Amino acid sequence: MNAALSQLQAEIQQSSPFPSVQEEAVLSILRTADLIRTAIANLLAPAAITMQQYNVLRILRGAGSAGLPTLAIGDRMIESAPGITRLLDRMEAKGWVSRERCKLDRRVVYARISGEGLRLLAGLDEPLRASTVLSLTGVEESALGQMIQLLASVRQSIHPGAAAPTCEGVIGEASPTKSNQTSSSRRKHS
Amino acid sequence: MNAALSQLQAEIQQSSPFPSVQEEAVLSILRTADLIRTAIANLLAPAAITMQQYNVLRILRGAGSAGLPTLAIGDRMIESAPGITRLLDRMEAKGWVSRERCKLDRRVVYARISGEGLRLLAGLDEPLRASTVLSLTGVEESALGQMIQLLASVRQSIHPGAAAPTCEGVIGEASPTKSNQTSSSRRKHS
DNA sequence: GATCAATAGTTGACATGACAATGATTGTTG
DNA sequence: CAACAATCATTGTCATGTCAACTATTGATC
Repeated sequence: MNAALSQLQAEIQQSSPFPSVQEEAVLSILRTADLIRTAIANLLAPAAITMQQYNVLRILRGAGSAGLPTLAIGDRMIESAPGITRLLDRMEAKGWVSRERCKLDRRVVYARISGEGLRLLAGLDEPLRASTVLSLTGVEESALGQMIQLLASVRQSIHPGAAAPTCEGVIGEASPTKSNQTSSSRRKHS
Repeated sequence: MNAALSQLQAEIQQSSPFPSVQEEAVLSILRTADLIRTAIANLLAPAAITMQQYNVLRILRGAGSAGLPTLAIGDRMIESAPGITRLLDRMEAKGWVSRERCKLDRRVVYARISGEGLRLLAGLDEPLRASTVLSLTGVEESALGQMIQLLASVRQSIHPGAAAPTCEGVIGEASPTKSNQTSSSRRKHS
């Protein structure tokens, strides 16, 4: 086994110039996503807001004045609950959101976007939409439509049966980390 | 695939419709990349290795027995130098790599993959290649080729003039971090 | 040959993300 | 109603990424 192993090692040290089309496609997606993420992060940086925080703000704006429980935000972002708590901590410290414990169920904490948060979003929406990241001049719309379909089929191929969670135009969502299951099935609340 | 597409559209339109095909395309890319990242992370998890560490190992394997200076690894991963140092710290602690100071230029530290690191990689290559993530059954190869080209044009549109570095089959590469050139001045070597 | 700038790498401080465990509250069941 | 389980949110701890500052070494300049 040692002989075979070292042979394998020697072989490996030279190999890996051109993998499969599949691998190249995966690399392309990852590389492009990174580029997009970086570009958006750069756009948001002047406002001292991260992509995750921006997403939370957009979700809360969508939720309206009623606000949203912490875990409900987590569901929409597919992000773990602890992350949301700390995200909200920092955003509350910056005055973008406010939190209030629910009176009916004192376990629940509602988060609401503040006027300042709304102003921040309002000032960011346009620059984002106008940037090269979201305008994508140079790529025809028909091509983009094609790509959207292709990416959908890629997702389907990777993880069949996983419906895309609702995200109201959220820019970058987190990953479910481990075997992603939709935990949004049991949401009753009153 | 039409099902997935219309589902995505339907879900999003109910809360807030996509303002543009461009934005939908960007979201699709981000969502797909996240799915891929999660899937790969799950594949690597049993080996207790992260994607970044896996990338470093592959880069070092490609570098051969000569090894590679720390910053050279950072260049290939487009990752900041401090991150590489600490990444190598943990990987050295696990016995996957070894480091040695260069005798000619004592500022330089060469990192080399160890036999254990090579064995780890060898055991990981096949599961990765066999997984749904990199096999992408269900998507025709011609479609993948199309998508690769489309993604390339998207990258071009976002960040013109930045030719993607080759990266020897690295699975997930980091982003150029902050503002496309903030720290690139340090990154000038030949 | 001493001084100074550039380079390679490291460390410190901080933000973030993940998993596990815990606290507080509510609902359920005997 | 008392004990228990479930739920929501939080905190603890660790891994990681980033920026800024630092050390050690090299090369260049006078």
